[in-house]
Amino acid sequence: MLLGQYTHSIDDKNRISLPVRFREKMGKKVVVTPGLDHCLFVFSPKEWERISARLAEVSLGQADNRGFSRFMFGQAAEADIDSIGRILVPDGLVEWADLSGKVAVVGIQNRVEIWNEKAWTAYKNGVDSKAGALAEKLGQVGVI
Amino acid sequence: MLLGQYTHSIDDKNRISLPVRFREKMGKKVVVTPGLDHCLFVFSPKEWERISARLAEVSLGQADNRGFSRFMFGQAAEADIDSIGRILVPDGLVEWADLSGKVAVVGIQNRVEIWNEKAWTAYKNGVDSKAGALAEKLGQVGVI
DNA sequence: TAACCAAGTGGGAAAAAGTGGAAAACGATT
DNA sequence: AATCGTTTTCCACTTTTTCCCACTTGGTTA
Repeated sequence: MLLGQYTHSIDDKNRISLPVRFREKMGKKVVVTPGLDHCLFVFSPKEWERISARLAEVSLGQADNRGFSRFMFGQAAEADIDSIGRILVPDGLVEWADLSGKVAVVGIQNRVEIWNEKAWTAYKNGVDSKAGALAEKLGQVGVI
Repeated sequence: MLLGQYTHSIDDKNRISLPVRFREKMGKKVVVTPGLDHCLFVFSPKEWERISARLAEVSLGQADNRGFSRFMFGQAAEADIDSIGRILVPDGLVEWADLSGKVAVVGIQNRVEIWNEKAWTAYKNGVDSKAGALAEKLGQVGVI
């Protein structure tokens, strides 16, 4: 289970260091793809296998699903984790997610997300401002 | 079952000591998440397992579910309890819950809550003034 | 009332993690 | 075949985090 948010920096070689907590669960290499809401998804090879299999399934039918999986597969990149825990993100994805300077590296269950830091802050504030929604969800899942 | 309220302090390294009574029931590590009304939830590993399993059921497809997962998992943190019973709270959560100086540490059933002390006092007073309505509610559900 | 004990608070030193830069390897182009 | 440019690996510095120890406070008991 991946959790927590970290602020790291992307350098001018497009390197981002993964938090140590995440490295342990990721293994030696990862798959980076465009994600939802203009962040990047980072999967362990094992998770990627699972996800891509499911995407392949649904994409056969509907045209919009097909579009989405082309989008994901097309831009997906394998990235080695270097000896001190950094990954190299392809130019295209860096631009797409508008990464530069500070980035947010966020663990969410089975995936890591990489955000432009300001976009991540804005996104969280957006969720937070929907006051009742959080309570309702927590109620639904039996936390409270 | 966790109960009682304690006033502790958060130091400038974001450390809060858990009351001894709570430590025994928590084990060696805990999970801290954003809670309701801008307090923090603290769960034992066992409780967290139960809760995260339920949280994981919500789908990635819908935008509001996605927001919810990101909010909860993205800001959650595993925290070890140090040799003298303190936990370290991540910056993001400290800010979100507006913690500094005195904080209220409150046991509520299956979880511990951490509040800005003033917010906790205000919250209690608010509930207190609605005591009549509360009694009625409790009556409805057959508690009293 | 004093002394002791348990619990909480604070600070300092050592270790780990993150960042940036330099050097080496590889490939392409002329 | 050599040089230039790009990519990758490695190293060193800085900052942050973690761990440990000592002090303070409050409460209980003799």
